[in-house]
Amino acid sequence: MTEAAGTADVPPFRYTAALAGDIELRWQDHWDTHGTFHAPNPVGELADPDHPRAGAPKLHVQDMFPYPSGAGLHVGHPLGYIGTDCYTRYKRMAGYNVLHPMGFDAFGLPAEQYAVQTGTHPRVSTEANIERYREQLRRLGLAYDDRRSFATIDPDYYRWTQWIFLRIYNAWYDTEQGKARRIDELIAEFDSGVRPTPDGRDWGSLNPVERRKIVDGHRLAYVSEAPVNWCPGLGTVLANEEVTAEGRSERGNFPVFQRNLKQWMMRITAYADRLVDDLEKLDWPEPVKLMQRNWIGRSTGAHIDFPTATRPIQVFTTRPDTIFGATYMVLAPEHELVEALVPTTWPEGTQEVWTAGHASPRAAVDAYRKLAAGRTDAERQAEEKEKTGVFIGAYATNPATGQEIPIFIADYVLAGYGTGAIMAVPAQDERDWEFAEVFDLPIVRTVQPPENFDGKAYIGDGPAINSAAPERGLDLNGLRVDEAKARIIEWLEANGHGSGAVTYRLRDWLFSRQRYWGEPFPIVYDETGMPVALPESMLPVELPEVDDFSPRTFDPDDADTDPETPLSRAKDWVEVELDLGDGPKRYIRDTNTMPNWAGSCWYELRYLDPHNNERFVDPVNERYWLGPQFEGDCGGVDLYVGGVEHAVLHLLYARFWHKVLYDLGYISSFEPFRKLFNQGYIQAYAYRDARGVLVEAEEVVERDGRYFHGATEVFREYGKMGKSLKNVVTPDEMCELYGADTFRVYEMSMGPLDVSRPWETRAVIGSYRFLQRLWRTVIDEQTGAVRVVDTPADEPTRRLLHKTIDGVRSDLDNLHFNTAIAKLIELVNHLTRLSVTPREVAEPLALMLSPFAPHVAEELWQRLGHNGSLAYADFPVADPALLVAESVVYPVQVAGKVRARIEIAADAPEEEVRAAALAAVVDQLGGKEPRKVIVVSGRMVSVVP
RNA sequence: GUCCGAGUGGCGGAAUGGCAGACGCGCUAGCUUGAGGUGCUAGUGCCCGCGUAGGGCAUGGGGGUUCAAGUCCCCCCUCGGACACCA
Repeated sequence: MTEAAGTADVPPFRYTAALAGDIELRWQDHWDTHGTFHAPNPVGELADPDHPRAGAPKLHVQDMFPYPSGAGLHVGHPLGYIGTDCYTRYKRMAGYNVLHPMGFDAFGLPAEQYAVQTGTHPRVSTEANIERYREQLRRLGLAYDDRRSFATIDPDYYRWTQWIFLRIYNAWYDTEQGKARRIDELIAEFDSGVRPTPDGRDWGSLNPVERRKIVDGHRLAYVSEAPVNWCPGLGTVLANEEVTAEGRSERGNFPVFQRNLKQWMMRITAYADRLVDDLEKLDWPEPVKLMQRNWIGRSTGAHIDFPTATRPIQVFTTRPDTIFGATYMVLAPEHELVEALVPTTWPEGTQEVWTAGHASPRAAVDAYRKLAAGRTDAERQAEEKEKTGVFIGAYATNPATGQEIPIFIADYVLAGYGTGAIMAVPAQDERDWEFAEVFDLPIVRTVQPPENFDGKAYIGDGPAINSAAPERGLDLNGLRVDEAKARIIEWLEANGHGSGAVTYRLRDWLFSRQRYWGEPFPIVYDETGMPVALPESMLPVELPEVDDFSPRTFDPDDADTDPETPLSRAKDWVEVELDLGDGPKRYIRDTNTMPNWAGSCWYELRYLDPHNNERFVDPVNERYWLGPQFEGDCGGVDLYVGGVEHAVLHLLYARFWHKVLYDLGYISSFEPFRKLFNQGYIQAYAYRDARGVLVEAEEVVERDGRYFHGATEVFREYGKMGKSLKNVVTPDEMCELYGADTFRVYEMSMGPLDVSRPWETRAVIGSYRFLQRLWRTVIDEQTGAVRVVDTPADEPTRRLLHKTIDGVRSDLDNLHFNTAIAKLIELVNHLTRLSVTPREVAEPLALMLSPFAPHVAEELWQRLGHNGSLAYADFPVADPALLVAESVVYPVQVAGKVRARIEIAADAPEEEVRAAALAAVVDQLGGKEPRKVIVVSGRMVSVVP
């Protein structure tokens, strides 16, 4: 089938896949040899004052870098890369100094698992995969500055990942200044007595270990004994985000247990407010911003103390204004105060329904706790939200009303959110209302619902009612919700009942994994068992060689096991003698590795100065490429393109690291990615026979809307492209069949970049024909001669050219590649109808084509008589005079339907247009005067009969 | 259940409130070719109509605003994604 190009009747100089292949390889070599896409830095090794774009306005465009899997690329992977390539090629021609780098996110589990299975070192398989990715990407003609390419597994790179970890470790968050500061400054404050110790003891009286404990407790990276998600089946702990709603591991679907284990944590919660607030500065898709906001889950309200017989119960509420409607309280079943509060007998007058039939509060509480603990989240869901709970036999005092209100435990209150306790206000909360109905509890409205309101709980705004306690100096009646909130918080604070407060859903980031294939921590433990940071001179801490790459895994159901990491088995590496300033001593290395996210948390910075051995990035280079562009600007990458699956985790973690580095004064931008664009996915059809067995998608044929694989009927599904689904199409096949340029044009013309769509190999031919047709307008297929003439273009051709230039420019500016290509096709289709092609059209056409099909564009540009690459040629600019038409065809509507058309001079006065339009539809009006005539200048005329 | 996104020809998709269906695939007819097709030309939303005359209907469904609605507003349906009682 690929032999077609060789058959006799194909003209010798036609643009075929074979010719495309020649052209493409030749130009790729040319770009490499000439360093065409090198972008100059202002300073350092990559500075180049003679570069055509030195000193020009900068543009940093970055793709989310790939994890190089063993399967190689399929046609879906490069969609975003081709998009950014088109955009950057255009912007380079439009005068920008464009930085467009590519690297590899190369630490990760697949290589480790492959190593476990085959014994191949993860570095060996990963480097082979990277090499293959590089070849595949190079074949597509992507214009990267290859001097800036790196992989996160390069010791030169992860040396700086470790270095940044140490900067975070050696930092604390100063809530007064609202930023991270160096840990030395904290120690100095303790030393000088400016800052009291957390428990009030005198700093000078503390021994070194006590002091270190206090300091360690402030660090942004810290070791915690806090509960973690321990997954024995995987032999590692997991971040909350890696655990499913059913309490199982996202990968492997093993049970996950809450255990207290010593783990590295990052204090991302210190940045919660800034991570929310700075979203305002970002040009990101709204849904992604919303996901981040929801993930952080900031809610503002108040902490309120409800006195009890023992200690008061603290609740968090977003609606302190409704406190007069708080008729009962609910604690999470696990709440620590429950033990202290439960009495031996039911109090006088306890309702039957509150006790669940138990003889004593103790029995009721124990039974309910057992029930709640034994149910998975999935089971709780299945219950259709029917509220359950039990009275614990104790009362609390509502500080506003002074009334005694019963205390319940119920699993709709979560131990891990807020304080694990709520004041229940059934009139203004749906869940509380449902609970109150089940347990026959009083409902007091404290916000007046609108007259037509017929629901139960009313959560909207309105004047407060039933909300006064004059004897306590409190009256909220008549106030709107916001005013009432402010008033009650004032009162709570003045009377010692509580204070305004903010809570977050976001938790600190679990940062250590019991894995081999990741960055080792630059940390050792001394004889006290406390962590000690290694000095910069000892970086990088390289991974030791080991025989077994997997953590020890356990019976998936045995929660009572402890992690045993691959690094811990490298005894010679773990136990070291080091001189850390106080003479040689023995230390134990940390045997965890960093999570996969670490390498992608700062790579936008390393691209700027990839070979710098002194710093992770030179500040001058950082300021040039990422710095703020105006007062208050956050700075950052000008365009960051990748899939929406990274909406929360990667993007949140990278923002966090970037902000820490900003606070510590290393960089001038306080956001990593100024503008984010989520490209869609290329999806594919898969086919199964009646037994459910997948068949090769390529071999399926369609007949009358049904699908057949040989003689058997198969059934179509739509979804991902993947080897296991037998529907993979690779870019290599497409390059072989059509050439890289055709492939690029096809991917860009499939639809808007941000929308997912199915791959259809048979449609690629359309893009191939387009390039063939375009080639033919410039090159004679029979002789190979350039068939372009120097005579001027005729007026309609010239006008079409300028309209195309104008449209293509604005489409490119907005990443609307599909419509830009459609406009180029229209121009080419017009040229094919001419007997010759004027140079004044052929040259701008080649330039406009070059972002999409750079190789064939370079070839045509050269054959049109230019030397070297067009990469820095000026992108065509439309002549505004030629964009204005001389005459306009107005459709004339009568009663909303087009009944006639009139052609009239573009500058005809409105009266003239109106008269001509009325004359054209005089038949339609039946001699009557129209009621109204609307003339939209340059657009249309609408007549209302 | 909640939140977000999307529904336009046989298919992928165009369309600052202003002629719905640009451009491409496919399909039909013709040209070219020994044959084939990844070449070329023309046609192609649906319905009525002999039609290159003319007309009607069409952007998931139903209302509304407007001279004019795929586009704006309200209600509903379907599909895709995210989240899991967040006080």
